[in-house]
Amino acid sequence: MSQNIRIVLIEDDDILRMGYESLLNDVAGFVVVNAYASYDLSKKHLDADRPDVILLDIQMPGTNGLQALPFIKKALPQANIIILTVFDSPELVFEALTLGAGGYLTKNSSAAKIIDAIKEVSTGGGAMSTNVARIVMRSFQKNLNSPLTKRETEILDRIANGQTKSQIATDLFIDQETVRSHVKNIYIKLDVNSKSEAIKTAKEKRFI
Amino acid sequence: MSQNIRIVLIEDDDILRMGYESLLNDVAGFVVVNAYASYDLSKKHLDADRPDVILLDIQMPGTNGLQALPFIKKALPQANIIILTVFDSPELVFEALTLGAGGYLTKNSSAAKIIDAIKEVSTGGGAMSTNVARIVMRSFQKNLNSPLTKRETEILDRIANGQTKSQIATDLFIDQETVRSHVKNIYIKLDVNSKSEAIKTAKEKRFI
DNA sequence: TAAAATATCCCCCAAAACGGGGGATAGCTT
DNA sequence: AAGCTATCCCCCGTTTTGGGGGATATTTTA
Repeated sequence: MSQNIRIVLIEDDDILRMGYESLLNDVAGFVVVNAYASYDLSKKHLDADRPDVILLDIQMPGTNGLQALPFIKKALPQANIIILTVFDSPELVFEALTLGAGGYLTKNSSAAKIIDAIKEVSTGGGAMSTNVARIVMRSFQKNLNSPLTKRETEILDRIANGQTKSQIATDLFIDQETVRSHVKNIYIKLDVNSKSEAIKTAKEKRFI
Repeated sequence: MSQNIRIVLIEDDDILRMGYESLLNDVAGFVVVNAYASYDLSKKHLDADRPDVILLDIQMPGTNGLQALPFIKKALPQANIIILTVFDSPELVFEALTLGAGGYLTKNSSAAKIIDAIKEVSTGGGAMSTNVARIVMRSFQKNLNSPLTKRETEILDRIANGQTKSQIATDLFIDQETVRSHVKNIYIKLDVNSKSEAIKTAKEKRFI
């Protein structure tokens, strides 16, 4: 048979921590190797714990979960970290994901969802609760009513990627003056008069 | 009692389409109002169908699912569209999400997951299968071993957002020459010698 | 079909930004 | 003690920018 999935819990609420521990220890194939009330309390032991999956709360005394994430990643690069928190603000979600969390669950998640998520992340998958998925998906969604044409969007996108007008002209096989002409129209449509304002406005309104 | 969730299927495979139809019609609170073998066949009827949720295949004769997405969004702005496909390449996933899909499921999803997903999106949530979640989460993850310092990352990020060195200097309350100095170091570390190369390299390596 | 929008190209100009080179200094970490 | 970091200073020539004024052909839309 395959090895047990080794789990570490880092959660400051005593009741919740014990609840998760007993819940997960009862799952076949799972073993909770340790449970800590804070990252600061856990850090000397994590190495010996050899966890496959870490359930990490954000709100904790001392180093909080998001601050701890990079340190855990560095100490245990192969471990998968699932954020388990009451917070689901876009800022926290994006920060956790950029820091390499393998999952983001809110604490209203059912026991079955948490168990599923642990199985998922330990096989390299991703896991998020539906409210988090909604936040993430919205962040991708472009404005389908952009006033910019295809060509203008293409050019503004390249400007946002640091290309100069002459580089864009070369890449698109058109004259620099053509690019300039498009840029003028972009500025008029976005009601701006500089590169940085155009990028800022376009990103805010999700035109690019 | 609340209204039924009105579902439309657009799926070219006859067996699958009928399978989904009978599966979903058996769910309490769901009603499959129509099922089409292609978007082209559906478009005249969608308005009358008044669907709350549309399950949309990508691979179809005529207009494919991703091409159809903007048209459906325009015709039925309140409808939630779930992409249901065999494909899970990052390109297709991101395109679907930028076009406003409310869910992205791969066809290996279980019946229960599909039913869950429909319930989720119709209450404004997001739904994705775990392989899709993995792709999405990876796209957020930053490189934690960036050679750039905090200050350098901050400055490069602002450059990537179209700010000039003097604007950056003003915003950060430092001298333009200090910004220039940081930029020089960024260029050396990234082995580039222009703004656009720096942005390109840094984005590729996920330093910003 | 007629009008509007789009994509393409041309000119002038001054101000700003860029990138390469050469430094210095203070503070913090190793 | 050495190295890195963040801060600031000067030189220089080249490129880019944005504002102004156009034109023309194709495509889309009304």
